[in-house]
Amino acid sequence: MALRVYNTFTGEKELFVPLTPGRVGMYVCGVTVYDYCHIGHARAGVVFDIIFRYLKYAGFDVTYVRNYTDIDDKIINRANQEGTDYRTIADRYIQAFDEDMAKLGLAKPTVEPKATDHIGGIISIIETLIAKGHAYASDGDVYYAVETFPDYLKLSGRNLEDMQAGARVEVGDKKRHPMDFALWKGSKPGEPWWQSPWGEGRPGWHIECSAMSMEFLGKTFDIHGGGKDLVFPHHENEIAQSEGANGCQFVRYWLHNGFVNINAEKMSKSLGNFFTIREVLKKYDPETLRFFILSAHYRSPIDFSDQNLDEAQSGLERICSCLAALDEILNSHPRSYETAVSDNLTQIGLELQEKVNQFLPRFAEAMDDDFNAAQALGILFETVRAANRFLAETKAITAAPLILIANVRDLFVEAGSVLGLFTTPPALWLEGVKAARTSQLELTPDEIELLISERAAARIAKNFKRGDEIRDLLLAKGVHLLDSTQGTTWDVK
RNA sequence: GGCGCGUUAUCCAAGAGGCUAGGAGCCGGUCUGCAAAACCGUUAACGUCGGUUCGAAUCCGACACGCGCCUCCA
Repeated sequence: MALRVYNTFTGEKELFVPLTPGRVGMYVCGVTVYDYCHIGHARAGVVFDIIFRYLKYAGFDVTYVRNYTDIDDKIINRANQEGTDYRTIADRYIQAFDEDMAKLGLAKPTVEPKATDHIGGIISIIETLIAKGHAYASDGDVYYAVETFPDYLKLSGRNLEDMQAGARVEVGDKKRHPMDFALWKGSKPGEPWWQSPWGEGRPGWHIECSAMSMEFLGKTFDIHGGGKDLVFPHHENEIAQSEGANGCQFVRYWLHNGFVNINAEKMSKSLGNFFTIREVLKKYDPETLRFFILSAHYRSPIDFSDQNLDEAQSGLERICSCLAALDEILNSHPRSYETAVSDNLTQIGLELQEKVNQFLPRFAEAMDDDFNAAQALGILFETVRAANRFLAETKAITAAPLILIANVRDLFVEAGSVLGLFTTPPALWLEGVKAARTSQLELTPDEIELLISERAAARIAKNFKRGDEIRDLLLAKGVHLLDSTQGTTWDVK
């Protein structure tokens, strides 16, 4: 059992060996806080959340740093549009980010630094880069001279000539080379600024991540993550800055998550085809969104659609229904301390026992293989099926079945703690989902109950025609009646 | 133009030389006054053409189609 991760830098899955045995330093690019987060941010958040959780589960002492970039052109533009200052905008969207990520059940990183709290560190790196000849001041700005860093573009596997062949590079007259990028930008009147050796200004994009990662994780650390779109230019530039300044390897393993697509096309602000997390959560439960994200491998593109979200919801309901059934039994039977003997189990019981025995090894095997959560979910479903079969045939709950059921339940708690699922009791979660659907109906629960009573009376009188009429009427309004020996309940579809 | 990725059954989606992935659906069954729901069972696949191999979804090559990055992006 050994963790293997896909490293963008080498393009291969590699055995994960941390710099310091037992400890992991991980830095993930957070957000530039100028607007509400979309589901692409949700995916990146959830993906690195389970990576963080699994590393801890695997026994590592993890220092997880996820930053807020709270000074940037886009923030300033937004502030100008609204006639307010950059701080107001940044603080508003930091809070919104925190709320959204909390709803999605993300564990808090060890540190969540802000760029503006690290201006000193930023200036210090820039000074080092200038001293080493990697950067130059130019009319109030400071630029990184990409030609002085031979390894430039080694992460994205390109070269400077090809990049320029694209001919879309802006040639600033302050730059020596068109691909040079800003480390420090002199401030225009009315813009926020900090004092620096090059005059009043603010950091460029990229340098804040070099500064904050070094501050909390050192010059070399284990994992750096982010969305695929950050490979170039952001991460490429971070490497140039950090390795140029420190003269040593920056990051050992580069991890990048795939995009969220809409109709097989990348969702992005510039295309305008994006959904904010807030919009999506009005329609879908946050755990459903998380489950959907986990249903595909983190590096693959994932297609966001109502159909796919509905399927995720169905799948999650299937698991939660099973867990709720297990809970019901466990709640009504005190846990026995008798030792269960497997002889007491039927064939189906033994099969479930086998699933239970295999569960954690298979789960770890899936997650060890580059955090394959989709495969891990498959194991959960197999266990659900075995458990349902067992519940269907088990009439008398004696010690052996009870212990087996308790074992199954415990495994879902354990796997759930890594995947960030099942944090609310399943029965409650199912109720919540039903309540959310009910609120979309034109009928109130009382009206539904009234019709159900009328139907019950009709059915007792063997007036099935009237009974079926009521059933059809409710169905037309989206209410499914569920008859059982205990009476009639209902659900919303 | 440069670089990279993908194509798995009706749909979503793992797998990466020989071992039932999984989910949704279809169909069959249990249950039911009949249904529905739930549960159980079952079905089916590896883009095309070559090559390597005893054996290829899996490795290699070509082709087709789709997508991404090369400008702010998770």
